Amino acid sequence: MYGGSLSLVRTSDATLSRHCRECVVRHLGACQALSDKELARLEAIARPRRMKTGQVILPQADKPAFFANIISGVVKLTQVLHDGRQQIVGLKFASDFLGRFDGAQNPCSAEAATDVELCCFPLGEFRRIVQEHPKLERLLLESTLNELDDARDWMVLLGRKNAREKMASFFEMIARRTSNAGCVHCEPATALEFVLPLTRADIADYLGLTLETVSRQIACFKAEGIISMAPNNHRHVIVPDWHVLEQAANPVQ
Amino acid sequence: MYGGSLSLVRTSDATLSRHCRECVVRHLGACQALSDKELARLEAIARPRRMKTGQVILPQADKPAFFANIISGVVKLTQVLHDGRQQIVGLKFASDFLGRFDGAQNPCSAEAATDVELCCFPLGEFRRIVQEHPKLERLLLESTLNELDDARDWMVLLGRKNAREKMASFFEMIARRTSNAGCVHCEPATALEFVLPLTRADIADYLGLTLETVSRQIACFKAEGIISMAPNNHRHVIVPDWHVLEQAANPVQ
DNA sequence: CGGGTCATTGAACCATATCAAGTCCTGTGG
DNA sequence: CCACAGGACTTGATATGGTTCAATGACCCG
Repeated sequence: MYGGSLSLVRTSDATLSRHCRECVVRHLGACQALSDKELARLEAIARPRRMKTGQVILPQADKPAFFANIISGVVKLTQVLHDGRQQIVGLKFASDFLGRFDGAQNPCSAEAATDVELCCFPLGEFRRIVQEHPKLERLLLESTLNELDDARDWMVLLGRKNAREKMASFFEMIARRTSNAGCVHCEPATALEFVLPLTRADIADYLGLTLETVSRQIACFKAEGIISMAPNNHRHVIVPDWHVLEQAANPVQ
Repeated sequence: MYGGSLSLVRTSDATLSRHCRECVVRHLGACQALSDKELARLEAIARPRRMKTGQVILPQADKPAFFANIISGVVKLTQVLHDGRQQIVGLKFASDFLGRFDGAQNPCSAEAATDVELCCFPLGEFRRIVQEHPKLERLLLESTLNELDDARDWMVLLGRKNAREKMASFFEMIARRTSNAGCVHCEPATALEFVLPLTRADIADYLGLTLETVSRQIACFKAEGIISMAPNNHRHVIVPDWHVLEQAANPVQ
């Protein structure tokens, strides 16, 4: 079992910590503070669950049935307007928490963006354990504060960045969350590669753009040499120079 | 003292509960669960503080010196890009909490949008009290979860709504937070009025628009009769029919 | 009265949306 | 192995909502 996280499903190292444990669970750093006894309590109620790409994990406006920890895969949190316009308001990766443990109804729908492995805790029992373990509650609070910071950073992107900056920022974020980029414990690689976990349409819904604009920006980055893509694969991105990408995401002046 | 909130500064009823106590402190409903003893602990360390419009309360990237409760006025949370583009990522009203109590550095700058009265708690002492009182920690967690929901709703607005819908949604939000609109305990008024707490430039920074576009949308709403404004006052808005405004904010189809 | 801030209004421009083909990849069934 | 269908993606042409630049107006305060 992976000691520091709440992920109680046995997984291969390849899934959770291919490059750097610290990076994958960075949002749960404090998690390592949980005692063996506390982890055992959680382990007792944990139930593994697999979802296929596109499946709805938690529907909007429903009272959630469980609280979960993501073992592998990517989950998108989406909200829709009456006329069908859609916005992705958050992405959840391996080691992230999923769901509202306070029993309130889900403010947005959670959908599997890729195939997903979950570790689910029945809500009633989870809440009881939280009440008995202030350390766990503190952990949830810290994680919620981090989510809030991320949400606000994304508001700046949605409100004030142009298509080029949005696209570059998205690449940066995906690289940071799914490869070892930005990890203080790893070599500061200037080149790196990663796999996009979303379709062009999903990327557009996350960035407040249309899928055509996303496609054009990617074409533009390829033409400039900021990225290249593996042949016959629209998902595999190679970034030869990380600093150039950062420049595109946050231009000076 | 107002029993249910953490606002320990003596204020007139006119400030905190002119129309409906439930509305003004709705985000702190659970606050009323705090015992007299707990409130007394907080009261002992509370320090009142006044800020003028435009003053920076908590600078971005600083370790905050205090945690606060807003007694009156409106505070804007802002983030800036390198080239000066600005985005307001949150507005805080009377009874809202202000600052990060966990000692992390402020992710954004907090600035007085109007004259503001605060009730400040020195951070070290506040954290000690929080650790001793799980009920208070639970309260902070609930409040953070609500902030996160609000932030995500705003992401939908920034990413997917057009200027007209943004403007109407903004009016709705201000009405809800500063008048009795939407309060279940009050008469469901169809007409209502409120005062805008922000300049046109601030509204633009909150909606991801330019101030010219904001001005034009307001002119448009006036022409359509969706709103009218008091003479010689760019801040005082009158909404003759609430439902028409709602329609503009969330059009069907 | 004059200077400053805040707001309105107009005209031109442009970044992105929209509409419309067309291509590439994948899986399926003959 | 090929034909075909469907989904994901790309590319082009055109339209437009919102920005940008610029001028003007209204109010406040010393």
